[in-house]
Amino acid sequence: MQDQTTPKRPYHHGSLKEALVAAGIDILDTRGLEALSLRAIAAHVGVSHTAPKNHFGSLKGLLTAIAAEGFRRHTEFMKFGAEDSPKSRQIAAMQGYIRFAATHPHLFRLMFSPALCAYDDPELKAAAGESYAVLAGIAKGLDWDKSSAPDAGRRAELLMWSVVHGYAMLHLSGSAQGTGPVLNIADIIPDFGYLPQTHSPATVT
Amino acid sequence: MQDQTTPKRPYHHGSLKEALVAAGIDILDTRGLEALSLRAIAAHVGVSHTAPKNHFGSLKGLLTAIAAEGFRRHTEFMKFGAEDSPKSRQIAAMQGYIRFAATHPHLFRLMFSPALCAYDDPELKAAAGESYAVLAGIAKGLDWDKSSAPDAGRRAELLMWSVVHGYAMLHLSGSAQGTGPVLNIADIIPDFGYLPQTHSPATVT
DNA sequence: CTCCAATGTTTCCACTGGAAATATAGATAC
DNA sequence: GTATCTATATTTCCAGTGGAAACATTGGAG
Repeated sequence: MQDQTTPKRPYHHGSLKEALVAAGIDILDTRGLEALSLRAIAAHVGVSHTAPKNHFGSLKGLLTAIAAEGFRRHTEFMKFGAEDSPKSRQIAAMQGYIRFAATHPHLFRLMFSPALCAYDDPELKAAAGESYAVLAGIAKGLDWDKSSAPDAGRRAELLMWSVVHGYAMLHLSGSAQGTGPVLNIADIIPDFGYLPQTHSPATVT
Repeated sequence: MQDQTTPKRPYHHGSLKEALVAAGIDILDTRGLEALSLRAIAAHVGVSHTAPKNHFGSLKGLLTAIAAEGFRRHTEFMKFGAEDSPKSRQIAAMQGYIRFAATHPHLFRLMFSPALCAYDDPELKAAAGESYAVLAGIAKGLDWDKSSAPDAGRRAELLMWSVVHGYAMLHLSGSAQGTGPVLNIADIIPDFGYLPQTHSPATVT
Protein backbone atom coordinates (compact mmCIF):
# COMPACT_ATOMS: atom_id res chain seq x y z
CA MET A 1 0.00 0.00 0.00
CA GLN A 2 2.76 2.43 -0.58
CA ASP A 3 0.38 4.07 -3.06
CA GLN A 4 -1.10 5.96 -0.12
CA THR A 5 2.16 7.64 0.69
CA THR A 6 1.73 11.06 -0.85
CA PRO A 7 3.19 11.59 -4.36
CA LYS A 8 6.63 10.62 -3.10
CA ARG A 9 8.60 9.52 -6.10
CA PRO A 10 10.25 6.20 -5.33
CA TYR A 11 14.01 6.08 -5.34
CA HIS A 12 13.95 3.49 -8.06
CA HIS A 13 12.06 4.48 -11.15
CA GLY A 14 11.11 0.99 -12.21
CA SER A 15 11.29 1.39 -15.96
CA LEU A 16 13.83 4.11 -16.45
CA LYS A 17 15.16 2.62 -19.66
CA GLU A 18 11.89 2.90 -21.56
CA ALA A 19 11.06 6.22 -19.93
CA LEU A 20 14.35 7.75 -21.05
CA VAL A 21 13.87 6.65 -24.65
CA ALA A 22 10.33 8.01 -24.65
CA ALA A 23 11.53 11.28 -23.12
CA GLY A 24 14.21 11.56 -25.79
CA ILE A 25 11.70 11.16 -28.60
CA ASP A 26 9.41 13.64 -26.91
CA ILE A 27 12.15 16.24 -26.69
CA LEU A 28 13.12 15.63 -30.31
CA ASP A 29 9.57 16.20 -31.49
CA THR A 30 8.93 19.26 -29.35
CA ARG A 31 12.27 21.01 -28.94
CA GLY A 32 14.46 19.54 -31.66
CA LEU A 33 17.81 17.88 -31.90
CA GLU A 34 19.74 20.79 -30.40
CA ALA A 35 17.83 20.49 -27.13
CA LEU A 36 18.54 16.79 -26.81
CA SER A 37 21.14 16.80 -24.06
CA LEU A 38 21.76 14.09 -21.53
CA ARG A 39 20.72 16.41 -18.74
CA ALA A 40 17.57 17.49 -20.55
CA ILE A 41 16.43 13.92 -21.07
CA ALA A 42 17.15 13.02 -17.46
CA ALA A 43 15.37 16.09 -16.17
CA HIS A 44 12.37 15.31 -18.37
CA VAL A 45 12.02 12.04 -16.49
CA GLY A 46 12.82 13.63 -13.15
CA VAL A 47 16.09 11.88 -12.55
CA SER A 48 19.70 12.93 -12.10
CA HIS A 49 21.82 13.33 -15.22
CA THR A 50 24.04 10.39 -14.29
CA ALA A 51 21.23 7.90 -13.87
CA PRO A 52 21.13 6.95 -17.59
CA LYS A 53 24.69 5.70 -17.35
CA ASN A 54 23.55 2.55 -15.56
CA HIS A 55 21.34 1.56 -18.47
CA PHE A 56 23.07 2.97 -21.53
CA GLY A 57 26.69 3.54 -20.56
CA SER A 58 26.95 6.95 -22.14
CA LEU A 59 24.98 9.56 -24.02
CA LYS A 60 25.81 7.82 -27.26
CA GLY A 61 24.31 4.62 -25.92
CA LEU A 62 21.09 6.40 -25.05
CA LEU A 63 20.90 8.12 -28.41
CA THR A 64 21.47 4.78 -30.08
CA ALA A 65 18.53 3.28 -28.22
CA ILE A 66 16.38 6.25 -29.22
CA ALA A 67 17.41 5.80 -32.86
CA ALA A 68 16.55 2.10 -32.68
CA GLU A 69 13.07 2.94 -31.44
CA GLY A 70 12.89 5.44 -34.27
CA PHE A 71 13.63 2.73 -36.84
CA ARG A 72 10.85 0.58 -35.41
CA ARG A 73 8.31 3.38 -35.80
CA HIS A 74 9.78 4.13 -39.19
CA THR A 75 9.02 0.57 -40.25
CA GLU A 76 5.44 0.94 -39.06
CA PHE A 77 5.00 4.06 -41.15
CA MET A 78 6.10 2.19 -44.24
CA LYS A 79 3.65 -0.62 -43.65
CA PHE A 80 0.73 1.69 -43.05
CA GLY A 81 -1.98 1.70 -45.68
CA ALA A 82 -0.52 -1.07 -47.79
CA GLU A 83 -2.94 -3.39 -49.49
CA ASP A 84 -2.01 -6.82 -50.73
CA SER A 85 -0.45 -5.94 -54.04
CA PRO A 86 3.18 -5.18 -54.90
CA LYS A 87 2.36 -1.76 -56.30
CA SER A 88 0.29 -0.83 -53.28
CA ARG A 89 3.02 -1.92 -50.92
CA GLN A 90 5.54 0.06 -52.88
CA ILE A 91 3.57 3.28 -52.78
CA ALA A 92 2.78 2.82 -49.11
CA ALA A 93 6.40 2.21 -48.23
CA MET A 94 7.84 5.12 -50.20
CA GLN A 95 5.24 7.55 -48.99
CA GLY A 96 5.53 6.21 -45.45
CA TYR A 97 9.27 6.76 -45.58
CA ILE A 98 8.85 10.39 -46.53
CA ARG A 99 5.92 10.91 -44.21
CA PHE A 100 7.94 9.63 -41.26
CA ALA A 101 10.78 12.00 -42.06
CA ALA A 102 8.32 14.89 -42.24
CA THR A 103 6.56 13.89 -39.01
CA HIS A 104 9.69 13.26 -36.95
CA PRO A 105 12.36 15.31 -38.69
CA HIS A 106 14.75 15.46 -35.77
CA LEU A 107 14.38 11.82 -34.87
CA PHE A 108 14.92 10.95 -38.51
CA ARG A 109 18.08 13.00 -38.61
CA LEU A 110 19.34 11.37 -35.43
CA MET A 111 18.76 7.96 -36.97
CA PHE A 112 21.15 8.81 -39.78
CA SER A 113 23.83 10.60 -37.76
CA PRO A 114 26.90 8.42 -37.38
CA ALA A 115 28.36 11.01 -35.03
CA LEU A 116 25.53 10.41 -32.59
CA CYS A 117 24.61 6.72 -32.91
CA ALA A 118 26.65 3.54 -32.63
CA TYR A 119 25.70 1.56 -35.72
CA ASP A 120 27.43 -1.55 -34.44
CA ASP A 121 24.93 -1.81 -31.61
CA PRO A 122 22.97 -5.06 -32.07
CA GLU A 123 19.61 -3.54 -31.21
CA LEU A 124 20.06 -0.68 -33.65
CA LYS A 125 21.35 -3.03 -36.31
CA ALA A 126 18.29 -5.23 -35.99
CA ALA A 127 15.81 -2.35 -36.10
CA ALA A 128 17.50 -0.66 -39.06
CA GLY A 129 17.81 -3.96 -40.86
CA GLU A 130 14.13 -4.67 -40.56
CA SER A 131 13.34 -1.21 -41.86
CA TYR A 132 15.54 -1.76 -44.89
CA ALA A 133 14.05 -5.20 -45.43
CA VAL A 134 10.66 -3.65 -46.05
CA LEU A 135 11.96 -1.62 -48.98
CA ALA A 136 14.21 -4.39 -50.21
CA GLY A 137 11.42 -6.91 -50.15
CA ILE A 138 9.25 -4.63 -52.23
CA ALA A 139 11.99 -3.78 -54.71
CA LYS A 140 12.10 -7.44 -55.68
CA GLY A 141 8.94 -7.20 -57.72
CA LEU A 142 9.97 -4.06 -59.55
CA ASP A 143 11.22 -3.66 -63.07
CA TRP A 144 13.36 -0.63 -62.40
CA ASP A 145 16.46 -2.47 -63.40
CA LYS A 146 15.79 -3.83 -66.81
CA SER A 147 19.32 -5.07 -67.30
CA SER A 148 19.89 -8.73 -66.64
CA ALA A 149 22.93 -8.10 -64.46
CA PRO A 150 23.50 -10.70 -61.78
CA ASP A 151 22.90 -8.16 -59.00
CA ALA A 152 19.92 -6.51 -60.60
CA GLY A 153 17.94 -7.05 -57.42
CA ARG A 154 20.37 -5.19 -55.25
CA ARG A 155 20.51 -2.37 -57.78
CA ALA A 156 16.78 -1.95 -57.63
CA GLU A 157 16.88 -1.89 -53.82
CA LEU A 158 19.60 0.73 -53.73
CA LEU A 159 17.94 2.91 -56.32
CA MET A 160 14.61 2.82 -54.56
CA TRP A 161 16.21 3.56 -51.22
CA SER A 162 18.40 6.32 -52.57
CA VAL A 163 15.54 8.12 -54.24
CA VAL A 164 13.30 8.14 -51.23
CA HIS A 165 16.04 8.79 -48.71
CA GLY A 166 17.60 11.57 -50.71
CA TYR A 167 14.27 13.20 -51.24
CA ALA A 168 13.49 13.06 -47.53
CA MET A 169 16.89 14.43 -46.57
CA LEU A 170 16.76 17.28 -49.03
CA HIS A 171 13.46 18.42 -47.64
CA LEU A 172 14.74 18.27 -44.09
CA SER A 173 17.79 20.36 -44.85
CA GLY A 174 15.55 22.90 -46.52
CA SER A 175 17.37 22.47 -49.80
CA ALA A 176 14.23 21.45 -51.64
CA GLN A 177 12.48 24.54 -50.37
CA GLY A 178 10.43 26.31 -52.93
CA THR A 179 9.11 23.02 -54.17
CA GLY A 180 6.60 23.03 -51.35
CA PRO A 181 5.96 20.17 -48.97
CA VAL A 182 5.79 17.59 -51.70
CA LEU A 183 5.02 14.53 -49.69
CA ASN A 184 3.46 12.58 -52.49
CA ILE A 185 6.07 10.37 -54.04
CA ALA A 186 4.17 10.54 -57.28
CA ASP A 187 5.45 14.08 -57.62
CA ILE A 188 8.96 12.93 -58.29
CA ILE A 189 8.47 9.44 -59.64
CA PRO A 190 6.44 10.02 -62.78
CA ASP A 191 5.59 6.36 -63.26
CA PHE A 192 3.38 6.52 -60.21
CA GLY A 193 1.39 9.49 -61.30
CA TYR A 194 -1.64 7.45 -62.17
CA LEU A 195 -1.95 6.00 -58.68
CA PRO A 196 -4.34 7.28 -56.01
CA GLN A 197 -2.84 9.42 -53.29
CA THR A 198 -2.65 7.60 -50.00
CA HIS A 199 -1.88 10.38 -47.59
CA SER A 200 -2.55 9.75 -43.93
CA PRO A 201 -3.04 11.85 -40.76
CA ALA A 202 0.39 13.35 -40.40
CA THR A 203 1.32 16.36 -42.47
CA VAL A 204 4.35 18.53 -42.54
CA THR A 205 4.16 21.67 -40.41
CA MET B 1 60.56 45.80 -43.27
CA GLN B 2 58.87 44.37 -40.27
CA ASP B 3 59.70 40.99 -41.76
CA GLN B 4 63.05 41.21 -39.98
CA THR B 5 61.45 41.29 -36.56
CA THR B 6 61.85 37.71 -35.35
CA PRO B 7 58.87 35.38 -35.89
CA LYS B 8 56.72 37.65 -33.77
CA ARG B 9 53.14 37.02 -34.80
CA PRO B 10 51.51 40.34 -35.49
CA TYR B 11 48.59 41.31 -33.32
CA HIS B 12 46.38 41.51 -36.36
CA HIS B 13 46.32 38.38 -38.45
CA GLY B 14 45.53 40.08 -41.72
CA SER B 15 43.31 37.47 -43.30
CA LEU B 16 41.74 35.73 -40.34
CA LYS B 17 38.47 35.15 -42.12
CA GLU B 18 39.91 33.00 -44.89
CA ALA B 19 42.35 31.33 -42.49
CA LEU B 20 39.56 30.26 -40.16
CA VAL B 21 37.53 28.74 -42.98
CA ALA B 22 40.59 26.90 -44.27
CA ALA B 23 41.38 25.68 -40.76
CA GLY B 24 37.83 24.43 -40.37
CA ILE B 25 37.99 22.39 -43.56
CA ASP B 26 41.36 21.06 -42.55
CA ILE B 27 40.04 19.89 -39.20
CA LEU B 28 37.00 18.34 -40.86
CA ASP B 29 39.17 16.35 -43.26
CA THR B 30 41.67 15.22 -40.67
CA ARG B 31 39.80 14.95 -37.37
CA GLY B 32 36.16 14.86 -38.33
CA LEU B 33 33.02 16.75 -37.48
CA GLU B 34 33.16 15.96 -33.77
CA ALA B 35 36.48 17.75 -33.41
CA LEU B 36 35.22 20.89 -35.09
CA SER B 37 34.86 23.19 -32.10
CA LEU B 38 35.19 26.94 -32.11
CA ARG B 39 38.21 26.69 -29.85
CA ALA B 40 39.82 24.02 -32.00
CA ILE B 41 39.49 26.12 -35.14
CA ALA B 42 40.84 29.20 -33.40
CA ALA B 43 43.76 27.28 -31.91
CA HIS B 44 44.55 25.83 -35.33
CA VAL B 45 45.10 29.36 -36.57
CA GLY B 46 46.84 30.42 -33.38
CA VAL B 47 44.26 32.85 -32.20
CA SER B 48 42.01 33.20 -29.16
CA HIS B 49 38.65 31.46 -29.25
CA THR B 50 36.76 34.76 -29.24
CA ALA B 51 38.54 36.21 -32.25
CA PRO B 52 36.19 34.59 -34.81
CA LYS B 53 33.29 36.50 -33.34
CA ASN B 54 34.41 39.69 -35.03
CA HIS B 55 34.15 38.12 -38.45
CA PHE B 56 31.38 35.57 -38.13
CA GLY B 57 29.31 36.58 -35.13
CA SER B 58 29.05 33.12 -33.68
CA LEU B 59 30.12 29.55 -34.22
CA LYS B 60 27.13 29.02 -36.46
CA GLY B 61 28.26 31.90 -38.64
CA LEU B 62 31.70 30.37 -39.03
CA LEU B 63 30.28 26.95 -39.81
CA THR B 64 28.01 28.56 -42.38
CA ALA B 65 31.00 30.15 -44.11
CA ILE B 66 32.80 26.79 -44.10
CA ALA B 67 29.75 25.13 -45.63
CA ALA B 68 29.58 27.81 -48.31
CA GLU B 69 33.19 27.14 -49.26
CA GLY B 70 32.26 23.46 -49.30
CA PHE B 71 29.51 24.10 -51.83
CA ARG B 72 31.93 25.94 -54.08
CA ARG B 73 34.33 23.00 -54.09
CA HIS B 74 31.39 20.69 -54.51
CA THR B 75 30.45 22.52 -57.68
CA GLU B 76 33.99 22.14 -59.01
CA PHE B 77 33.86 18.39 -58.43
CA MET B 78 30.70 18.16 -60.50
CA LYS B 79 32.22 20.05 -63.40
CA PHE B 80 35.38 17.97 -63.43
CA GLY B 81 35.87 15.69 -66.41
CA ALA B 82 32.80 16.84 -68.32
CA GLU B 83 33.02 16.95 -72.06
CA ASP B 84 30.72 18.97 -74.22
CA SER B 85 27.76 16.65 -74.42
CA PRO B 86 24.68 16.42 -72.22
CA LYS B 87 25.32 12.79 -71.36
CA SER B 88 28.93 13.46 -70.49
CA ARG B 89 28.01 16.38 -68.30
CA GLN B 90 25.41 14.31 -66.57
CA ILE B 91 27.77 11.46 -65.74
CA ALA B 92 30.46 13.88 -64.62
CA ALA B 93 28.07 15.74 -62.35
CA MET B 94 26.54 12.70 -60.72
CA GLN B 95 29.85 10.99 -60.19
CA GLY B 96 31.40 14.24 -59.01
CA TYR B 97 28.63 14.64 -56.49
CA ILE B 98 29.29 11.24 -54.99
CA ARG B 99 33.03 11.58 -55.27
CA PHE B 100 32.92 14.84 -53.32
CA ALA B 101 30.89 13.23 -50.57
CA ALA B 102 33.39 10.37 -50.37
CA THR B 103 36.39 12.70 -50.39
CA HIS B 104 35.09 15.19 -47.83
CA PRO B 105 32.52 13.20 -45.86
CA HIS B 106 32.48 15.47 -42.81
CA LEU B 107 32.39 18.66 -44.81
CA PHE B 108 29.59 17.19 -46.89
CA ARG B 109 27.64 16.34 -43.77
CA LEU B 110 28.16 19.81 -42.37
CA MET B 111 26.83 21.28 -45.61
CA PHE B 112 23.54 19.47 -45.09
CA SER B 113 23.13 20.00 -41.34
CA PRO B 114 20.48 22.61 -40.65
CA ALA B 115 21.39 22.44 -36.98
CA LEU B 116 24.87 23.74 -37.79
CA CYS B 117 24.42 26.08 -40.76
CA ALA B 118 22.24 29.13 -41.36
CA TYR B 119 20.64 28.48 -44.72
CA ASP B 120 19.27 32.00 -44.92
CA ASP B 121 22.80 33.35 -45.13
CA PRO B 122 23.23 35.06 -48.53
CA GLU B 123 26.69 33.67 -49.18
CA LEU B 124 25.62 30.12 -48.41
CA LYS B 125 22.48 30.56 -50.45
CA ALA B 126 24.45 31.67 -53.46
CA ALA B 127 27.00 28.88 -53.24
CA ALA B 128 24.38 26.17 -52.72
CA GLY B 129 22.24 27.62 -55.48
CA GLU B 130 25.05 27.47 -57.97
CA SER B 131 25.75 23.90 -57.00
CA TYR B 132 22.12 22.96 -57.57
CA ALA B 133 22.09 24.84 -60.86
CA VAL B 134 24.69 22.48 -62.27
CA LEU B 135 22.45 19.49 -61.72
CA ALA B 136 19.32 21.34 -62.70
CA GLY B 137 20.85 22.59 -65.91
CA ILE B 138 21.82 19.08 -66.87
CA ALA B 139 18.47 17.58 -65.96
CA LYS B 140 16.88 19.72 -68.63
CA GLY B 141 18.13 17.52 -71.43
CA LEU B 142 17.03 14.29 -69.82
CA ASP B 143 14.08 12.13 -70.62
CA TRP B 144 13.58 10.79 -67.11
CA ASP B 145 10.19 12.32 -66.89
CA LYS B 146 8.28 11.02 -69.85
CA SER B 147 5.02 12.49 -68.70
CA SER B 148 4.05 15.77 -70.26
CA ALA B 149 3.22 17.40 -66.94
CA PRO B 150 3.72 21.16 -66.86
CA ASP B 151 6.47 20.85 -64.26
CA ALA B 152 8.21 17.89 -65.85
CA GLY B 153 11.50 19.76 -65.77
CA ARG B 154 11.42 20.32 -62.06
CA ARG B 155 10.49 16.71 -61.53
CA ALA B 156 13.53 15.55 -63.45
CA GLU B 157 15.74 17.88 -61.41
CA LEU B 158 14.39 16.64 -58.13
CA LEU B 159 14.63 13.01 -59.11
CA MET B 160 18.19 13.36 -60.27
CA TRP B 161 19.18 15.23 -57.16
CA SER B 162 17.39 12.85 -54.84
CA VAL B 163 19.02 9.78 -56.30
CA VAL B 164 22.52 11.08 -56.11
CA HIS B 165 22.11 12.81 -52.77
CA GLY B 166 20.40 9.86 -51.15
CA TYR B 167 23.01 7.50 -52.43
CA ALA B 168 25.80 9.70 -51.08
CA MET B 169 24.13 10.09 -47.70
CA LEU B 170 23.45 6.41 -47.29
CA HIS B 171 27.07 5.61 -47.88
CA LEU B 172 28.20 8.20 -45.38
CA SER B 173 25.94 6.92 -42.64
CA GLY B 174 27.25 3.43 -43.28
CA SER B 175 23.80 2.18 -44.12
CA ALA B 176 24.80 1.06 -47.59
CA GLN B 177 27.66 -0.93 -46.13
CA GLY B 178 28.09 -4.34 -47.61
CA THR B 179 27.54 -2.94 -51.05
CA GLY B 180 31.14 -1.85 -51.14
CA PRO B 181 32.38 1.60 -52.07
CA VAL B 182 30.22 1.85 -55.16
CA LEU B 183 31.27 5.19 -56.44
CA ASN B 184 30.30 4.57 -60.02
CA ILE B 185 26.84 5.95 -60.57
CA ALA B 186 26.34 3.36 -63.29
CA ASP B 187 26.05 0.79 -60.54
CA ILE B 188 22.70 2.10 -59.45
CA ILE B 189 21.41 3.79 -62.57
CA PRO B 190 21.20 0.94 -65.04
CA ASP B 191 20.66 3.22 -68.00
CA PHE B 192 24.21 4.43 -67.68
CA GLY B 193 25.81 1.03 -67.66
CA TYR B 194 27.07 1.35 -71.20
CA LEU B 195 29.05 4.50 -70.46
CA PRO B 196 32.78 4.57 -69.77
CA GLN B 197 33.86 5.01 -66.17
CA THR B 198 35.25 8.42 -65.48
CA HIS B 199 36.79 7.97 -62.10
CA SER B 200 39.34 10.53 -60.96
CA PRO B 201 42.08 10.75 -58.30
CA ALA B 202 40.05 10.59 -55.14
CA THR B 203 38.77 7.27 -53.89
CA VAL B 204 36.98 6.29 -50.76
CA THR B 205 39.19 5.05 -47.94
C1' DC C 1 49.66 63.83 -34.17
C1' DT C 2 45.39 62.48 -32.44
C1' DC C 3 41.60 60.06 -32.25
C1' DC C 4 38.71 56.32 -33.91
C1' DA C 5 37.18 52.05 -35.39
C1' DA C 6 38.52 47.46 -36.36
C1' DT C 7 40.58 43.54 -34.65
C1' DG C 8 42.27 40.33 -30.76
C1' DT C 9 42.85 39.07 -25.86
C1' DT C 10 41.54 38.22 -21.11
C1' DT C 11 38.43 36.97 -17.96
C1' DC C 12 34.42 35.55 -16.76
C1' DC C 13 29.88 32.66 -17.01
C1' DA C 14 26.35 28.88 -17.71
C1' DC C 15 26.14 24.68 -19.66
C1' DT C 16 27.60 19.97 -21.20
C1' DG C 17 29.03 14.85 -20.55
C1' DG C 18 31.52 11.93 -17.66
C1' DA C 19 34.11 9.99 -13.33
C1' DA C 20 34.00 8.70 -8.54
C1' DA C 21 32.21 8.18 -4.17
C1' DT C 22 27.97 7.68 -1.75
C1' DA C 23 23.05 6.63 -0.67
C1' DT C 24 18.92 3.78 -1.26
C1' DA C 25 16.19 -0.13 -1.92
C1' DG C 26 14.78 -4.67 -3.84
C1' DA C 27 16.29 -9.44 -3.79
C1' DT C 28 18.39 -13.44 -1.91
C1' DA C 29 20.46 -16.45 1.69
C1' DC C 30 20.23 -18.04 6.07
C1' DG D 1 12.88 -11.95 10.21
C1' DT D 2 17.27 -10.18 9.39
C1' DA D 3 21.74 -9.55 7.23
C1' DT D 4 24.04 -9.01 3.15
C1' DC D 5 24.56 -8.29 -1.79
C1' DT D 6 23.72 -6.04 -5.95
C1' DA D 7 21.30 -3.00 -8.98
C1' DT D 8 19.92 1.55 -9.22
C1' DA D 9 20.14 6.49 -8.39
C1' DT D 10 22.33 10.71 -6.24
C1' DT D 11 25.84 13.96 -5.12
C1' DT D 12 29.89 16.13 -6.00
C1' DC D 13 33.36 16.92 -8.67
C1' DC D 14 36.03 17.93 -13.27
C1' DA D 15 37.55 19.39 -18.06
C1' DG D 16 35.63 21.15 -22.04
C1' DT D 17 32.27 24.08 -24.78
C1' DG D 18 30.33 28.69 -26.76
C1' DG D 19 29.35 33.24 -25.58
C1' DA D 20 29.38 38.04 -23.07
C1' DA D 21 31.93 41.93 -21.48
C1' DA D 22 35.75 44.66 -20.57
C1' DC D 23 40.25 45.62 -22.03
C1' DA D 24 44.48 45.86 -25.26
C1' DT D 25 46.58 46.70 -29.70
C1' DT D 26 46.91 48.47 -34.12
C1' DG D 27 46.21 50.61 -38.71
C1' DG D 28 44.22 54.41 -40.81
C1' DA D 29 41.45 58.87 -41.35
C1' DG D 30 40.98 63.50 -39.98
